[in-house]
Amino acid sequence: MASFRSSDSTPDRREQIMRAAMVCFAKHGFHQTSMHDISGEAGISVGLIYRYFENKDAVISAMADAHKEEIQELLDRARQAPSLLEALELFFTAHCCSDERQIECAFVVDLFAEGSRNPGMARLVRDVLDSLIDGVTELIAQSPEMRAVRHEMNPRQMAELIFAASRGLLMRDAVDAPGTSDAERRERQIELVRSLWRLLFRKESESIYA
Amino acid sequence: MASFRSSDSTPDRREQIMRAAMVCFAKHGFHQTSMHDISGEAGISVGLIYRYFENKDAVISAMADAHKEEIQELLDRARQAPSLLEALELFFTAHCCSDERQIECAFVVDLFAEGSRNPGMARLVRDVLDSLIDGVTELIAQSPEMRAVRHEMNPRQMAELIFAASRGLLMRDAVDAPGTSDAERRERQIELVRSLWRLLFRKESESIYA
Amino acid sequence: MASFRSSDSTPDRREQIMRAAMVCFAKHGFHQTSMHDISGEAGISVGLIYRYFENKDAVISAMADAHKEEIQELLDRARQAPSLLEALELFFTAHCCSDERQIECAFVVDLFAEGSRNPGMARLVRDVLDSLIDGVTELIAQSPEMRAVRHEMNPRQMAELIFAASRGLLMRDAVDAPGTSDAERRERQIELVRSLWRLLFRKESESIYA
Amino acid sequence: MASFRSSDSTPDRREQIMRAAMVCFAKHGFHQTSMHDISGEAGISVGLIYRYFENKDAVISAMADAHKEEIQELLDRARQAPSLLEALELFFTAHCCSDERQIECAFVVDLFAEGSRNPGMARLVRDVLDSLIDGVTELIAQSPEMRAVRHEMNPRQMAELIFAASRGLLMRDAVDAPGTSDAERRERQIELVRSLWRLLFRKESESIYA
DNA sequence: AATGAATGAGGCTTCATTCAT
DNA sequence: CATGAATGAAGCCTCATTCAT
Repeated sequence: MASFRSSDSTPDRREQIMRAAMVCFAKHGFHQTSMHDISGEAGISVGLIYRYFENKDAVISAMADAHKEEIQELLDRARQAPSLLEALELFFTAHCCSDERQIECAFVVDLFAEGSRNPGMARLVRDVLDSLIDGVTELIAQSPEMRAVRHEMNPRQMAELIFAASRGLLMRDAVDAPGTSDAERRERQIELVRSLWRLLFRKESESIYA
Repeated sequence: MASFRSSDSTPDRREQIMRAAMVCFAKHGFHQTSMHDISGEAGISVGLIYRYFENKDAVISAMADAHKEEIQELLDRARQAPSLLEALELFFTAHCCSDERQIECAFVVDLFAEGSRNPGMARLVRDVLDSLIDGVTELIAQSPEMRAVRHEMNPRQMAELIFAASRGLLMRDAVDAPGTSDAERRERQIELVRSLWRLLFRKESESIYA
Repeated sequence: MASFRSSDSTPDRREQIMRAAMVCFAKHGFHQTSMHDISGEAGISVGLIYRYFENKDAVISAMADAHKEEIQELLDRARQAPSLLEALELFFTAHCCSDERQIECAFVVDLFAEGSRNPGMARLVRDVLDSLIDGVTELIAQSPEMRAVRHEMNPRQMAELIFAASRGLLMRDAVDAPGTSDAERRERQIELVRSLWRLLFRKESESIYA
Repeated sequence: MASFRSSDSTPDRREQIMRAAMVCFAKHGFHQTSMHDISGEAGISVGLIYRYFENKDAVISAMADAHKEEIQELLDRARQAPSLLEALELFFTAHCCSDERQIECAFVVDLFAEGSRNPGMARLVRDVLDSLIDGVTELIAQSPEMRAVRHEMNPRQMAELIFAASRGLLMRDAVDAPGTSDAERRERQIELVRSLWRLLFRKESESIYA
């Protein structure tokens, strides 16, 4: 993850700082990370951070924004997936590509934790959530699988369910035993999305004889 | 939420402090809550907290333990529910009884966030998770509904899915727009569990003609 | 050491507290010892200490007074010693009788340290010092050995020298390596006092042929 | 006293802080001195101390180390003294050069008091003591005066005696009456060392007719 | 007489932020 | 642009002392 391509000026420094901040935040949480930690990780001086970010909160916000952009890109990629199942797998395994799945999860959980007190952060997180849901709802609505669905859930409900499960798994991964490998975690995610997909989209005939 | 019945000595003060801590932690998070905040909320002096808890971490641990006990009780109650669906609804709406659903959710998300860095907390959270999954797996395995299931998910997988969805919804609730009422949130939970239940347990014949 | 016989009323409690305080003070120093430490060591409640002592400083003062009394008794015993050398050995080994020589030394060094800031304590320590010097000066002046002395030191100077050396050795003992036994320390003291005695009091003829 | 020349970087601040700490420690003792006291005395903020010292103990340790270095330099100077007596006088009056003899003494007594509980400090103090004794033992062994000595004390025993007396006098100075001037104290020291020197090194013939 | 719960000031330390260089 | 020394408020925790029981 962590692209941080700021589309405008002074791209390098901001990116460098945010990359360092991500490492720190993910490892220790927002409030356990000091500006000095970030500057140390980035290999620059503390003061320099303040030339690119107004204060610590601004760094956090910028990271949240970056997270939002990433999710948007993920959505774009999902729209181009050849099948609904593959699109869903993309969502469920998106965070597994990072070096450390658990660290990534910790960051996202922290984002929600922060959102639960900070209204601005809450709005941002909700925005991400909503656009994801909207996107997947549409994906489902337009998918050929949808036509064969026999149960009474509508595309939005199905999207909600899918993402609820995804987030729930992410939470679990955040506190996973240290021994578990990222590969195992990825496997678990895949297994879950497939089960869910079968439940939601498989034609009855298949179900009956499976 | 927050029963905190210490079964032994000095029950009042500990309980009082933990109740205050819960309010503070839920509102501001573990690391944004000062001991002074807690003492103020409890209406006592700072020093007094240290007669009942070794330090701030001990307060957090005690709250996590209390959370664990609550969950155990929830599991016990679920075991006595007349039907599987009712048992599941219990889990999905358990946290809605508290004064403030969102505050409760924030606390749980914080628990996971803390668990993602603190190994001791992680173990505790995993314990809770595991006993929940085990309990519900058994509930499902023994339910009459299970016999009629046509899909290939086993009881454990189904339990995992159910709780993943539950946790995921909890995360969402944590960052919910301020306007949303607890009743609405509760409604959403119920709706989700019913959908899930139908997907997982409804007899094929029902499904086909529903 | 540590007699603490308060000559008046309520002797038991005061004595009990002072004995406990001595243990704590000697082990951790005045200012590193809390009232709770003392009460714990004495097996009583904190509040009870305040019934017998106005505050912590009063405990320290009482202990210093007790120390003064002990020294007075030591002086009395020394006056009855059969020879000057034996009297001196008494002073040099007085503190070796306690369970832990090092702990005793630490207490005395603390007394001086406290005296270096607290005028009241300083006065008390000086009183002890002065009465010791006076006593030993007289002992020397009246001793048969004095008559044979060839060097030009007067009894007071000799007493000063003797006690300076004694205190100096006590300081050293306070920071002695943990392995050193009290017996070894005692041996060292005896050796020193004998050397000093020979230097100061031996007849020239002895000295020449020794 | 108090040279504190850190041979490497950031010399000023460390020195400034240590000088302030020396004033505070000497006046109130290690444990009665707060970091705020030190910062106030140094005219800087509390936080700044932590840029130069890890914590309060580190300040104390640094001062102890500085003390050790000073003593080493004293030893070096003593080695270049033209006569043994002059070398000894150097040791006995070394601490009288400081602004306030009593303050210096209080600091040293505190060093011993601290050493009596803190093993690390004890080791350091013993190191200083040992190198002093070793140095002076050698000084004595090589001195012309030694050849004429008639009594049976060996150079090491003589060195031990000399330093015991020196330390003992230092203790006394620590609790000296406020009125006593540093000059008087210095006189007392000189008088003692000369007496001791005569006792230990004067040729018998001199002694007899002196 | 005795307890120990309760207080709150004060000590150590951290850290976001500023600013002279 | 960049540094990092400097500040000081604030957090955690301890402890002498009091007081209701």
